[in-house]
Parts: sequence; structure tokens; C-alpha cells
Amino acid sequence: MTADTDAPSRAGMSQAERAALSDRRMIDAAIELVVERGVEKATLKEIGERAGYSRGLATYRFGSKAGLFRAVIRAVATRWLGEFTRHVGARSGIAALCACVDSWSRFAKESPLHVRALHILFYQSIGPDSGYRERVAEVLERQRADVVAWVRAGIAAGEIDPAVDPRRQAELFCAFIYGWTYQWLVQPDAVDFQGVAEDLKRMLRTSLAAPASRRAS
Amino acid sequence: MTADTDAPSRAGMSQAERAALSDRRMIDAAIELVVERGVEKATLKEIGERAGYSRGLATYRFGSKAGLFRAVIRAVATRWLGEFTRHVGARSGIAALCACVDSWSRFAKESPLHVRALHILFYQSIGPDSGYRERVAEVLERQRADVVAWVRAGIAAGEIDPAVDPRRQAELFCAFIYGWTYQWLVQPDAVDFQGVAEDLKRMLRTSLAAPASRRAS
DNA sequence: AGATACTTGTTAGTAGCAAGCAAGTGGCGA
DNA sequence: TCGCCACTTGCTTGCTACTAACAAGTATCT
Repeated sequence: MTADTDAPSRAGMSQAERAALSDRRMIDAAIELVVERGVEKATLKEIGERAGYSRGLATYRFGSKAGLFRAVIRAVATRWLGEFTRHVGARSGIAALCACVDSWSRFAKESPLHVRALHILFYQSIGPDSGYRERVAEVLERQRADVVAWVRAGIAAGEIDPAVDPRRQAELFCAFIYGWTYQWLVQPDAVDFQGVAEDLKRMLRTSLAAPASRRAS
Repeated sequence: MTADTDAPSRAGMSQAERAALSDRRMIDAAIELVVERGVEKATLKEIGERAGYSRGLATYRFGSKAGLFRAVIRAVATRWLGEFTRHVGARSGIAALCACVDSWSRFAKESPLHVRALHILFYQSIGPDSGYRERVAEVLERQRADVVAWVRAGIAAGEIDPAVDPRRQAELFCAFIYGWTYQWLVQPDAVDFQGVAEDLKRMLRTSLAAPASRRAS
């Protein structure tokens, strides 16, 4: 769709520009093909050719299939974590967690291609040496760290029960998010994506509230 | 380890016994190799040979790599769902959910190889045509159905808030379980498996309790 | 003798590498 | 400032090792 204007537009560019362009194109093609065919059947040959280049460029540029997927994860995860922090803004505590849930389902609706691709790669990473497991672990860790900070702030503000362990709560919260997404990926139609989000927020509010505010409600 | 007594023991068996034995051996080899090397790098050649046979038997018997993994999922999931219902027993409502969580972490401790293999396959299934996605979907669906039944029973008994939607609650509960396992698979050491289980049970108790029993506690 | 478990020969297709081609880049002398 | 030329870098193509899958063959049971 966007690959027809490549030959003309490529002329007269600096080498750096050409490389950046081909990188971007191949990452986009990889996202499309991973969603269309899955990780295994998305071949480097087809990725290179769909991007408008030869069968060998992807290997040459990214070193290996895993290298390409590392780049895809970096590209999508960066954009995505940015969206998150932007959307959650200055909120903290339970409000931040709820905003995070909303942000997640909004992102899933707005760029389903990217979300699907990212999570397909995430869930494929658990093999003993997928080659990009470390990158996935980094993203998970960063996300959990954000959640830990929100929970801590909520406790400090007296909103969240001080008995809550922030780290474990973060693992629990993230488990929700990932498992929720997972089920949606396996059976896109059998899962009430939106409804579960509402229930999740309700559950967070009732189970995290500090004793004082729970009595007050 | 168990593959050294194959040649002698194979003689003098009925055809059906031979086939059943080789099936079992290959499924076991597949589990080992999936955990050792991951789905992609676990080759049919090595699976067949580790089981004590030729490079071609796995394809011949199961038709394809996906066919073999379908058989692995069936074998492990059957055993596993059985363990579950046995362990949960006649419990229902919140107690059943908590027993399910305990059962999960016990199973993960007792047969980590099987749990890892099963979930590696589960998480690899989300590709658009992994060839065994339907089987995974079946298992997920069956598990959710159990949870729905427990929640319904809990509502009927007046223990769980009638405002809870059983189906959505089941999706939420399963999301927890899967996401929790996922994080454990990606970072076996960075996750407090046991601690999260306790927090999860606590959360279920506080957020599902019917208003009446919540006041009573 | 026939059926069934299993093996082996072969094919199409894949990732990755290395050698080669062509287009852009920078320095030097005028 | 201009133009040439060595050099770098983006990209392609030929090749190898390996894989899943299949078909035709062998050995074992019934």
C-alpha cells in the first residue's frame, strides 16, 4: 500500500536517510507479516520484499531474524510506553492503575496491528533462547516499575491499604493485563475485552482501598 | 535417561503396544526438547531420535510438527485438568478459586517440565495459524467453564456478590493465572510466585464477597 | 499373506553467510 | 569553488546447512 513509491523516492537521499527508511519499512513489513502469518511463517525473504527490497536485506541489516524482532519490539514498545505515561499523566494510586487499564484497551483498539504484533512477539519470547527474551524482560520490568511507583504513591497518600506489598501487587496487576491480552489474542471474539476492563477496575478499587476509605465509601 | 532400554523391551510386544509406547516416548521427548530449546529449535529429527527411533517417525505418526504439539497439549492438559478437579474437589465459590490457585502453584512446583512445556506451547499458539490454536482455545474454554460454575455456585450460596458477572469474572480470574504464569516463564527468578498467589487469594476474598458477608467479616 | 510399525531417500523452502555491485561521501589538487 | 578519485556503505545475489514433509521401501506382528 505504501510500498509503490519506493524506487523514485529513494534517489537523491543521503546514505543515512536511505538506511533509516529501509529500517522503518522492514519493521513495518515485519509487523504486518507477523500479524498475518505468525512469527514462524513470516519469512525474512517476504519481509524484505514487502518492504520493497531484496530477500537478503533483513538478514544483512538486523543480523538475524531475532535481531529484526528485537528492533520491532524496541520500536513498538517505545511508542507504546510513551503513550502510556502520557495518558496516565500525573495520576497515581488507584486512579493511575485504572487509567492504565483504559489506556491499554484504547491502544488495543486504535492500533490493533501494533498491539497484536508486540504481544505475539512477547508471548513467543518465552522459549529458552528466542534471542529477544531479554528485551521483553526489560519492557516487563519497566512496566512493573511504573506500577510499583503508583502503588507506593497511593499508599503514601493514604488511599491504598498500607498492608499491600507494592512489588507483588505490581506483579499481580501486570499478570491481569497480560493474561487478559493473551485470552483476547487467542480468541478475539470469545472475550469481552471491554467488560473485563470494567470489572478489573472495580476489583482494584474494592480490594486495594485503605480500611479508612473503605469504611467511608 | 529412560531411552536406553528401548531396543530390548520393544521386542515381543503387540503392534498396538508398540505404537502406544513410541507415541508416549515421542511426546515425552518433545516436552523435554521444547523446554530445553524452545518450539522452533526442537526439531522433529531430534525428537524422534531422543525417543529412541528414527528421524522420520514423528512426522509419520503425528502428520506434522503441529500435530505432534497437538498431541502434547492433549496429553499434558488432560492430566492437568484432571489434577485440578481432583484437587479442588467438591469446593465451590471463593474456596474453589483459592484451591485452584494453590493447585496451580503446586503443579508448577511438582512438574515444572510439564507446566513449562504446556505454557510454552500455549503462548506460541497465538500466531494466526500455529496449527494447534484451536486445541489451546478448547483448553482455555474448558477451564473458564469450570470457573464460571464455581462463581455461579458461590453466588447461589450467597457467598459471592450477585452483581458479579460469572463469565467476565472467569475471564478475569484466568487472566490472572495466565499472566502470572507468563511472567514466571519469562523471568523465573524475578517473580515472587508464591507471594503473588497469596495476594491473589486475598484479593479474591475481599473483592468477590457478597455485601452481607463483607459486613459480617 | 496381509497389515501395520518403522526407516530411508528425496524435495521444497528457510536462515544465515560471503562475495560482489552500485550509489553516496569526503579529501586532495587545482 | 570545482572536479576527480579512493573509499565507505546500502543493498543484492549465489551458496550452504538444515528443516518439515512426503513417498517409497523394509521389518515386524497377526
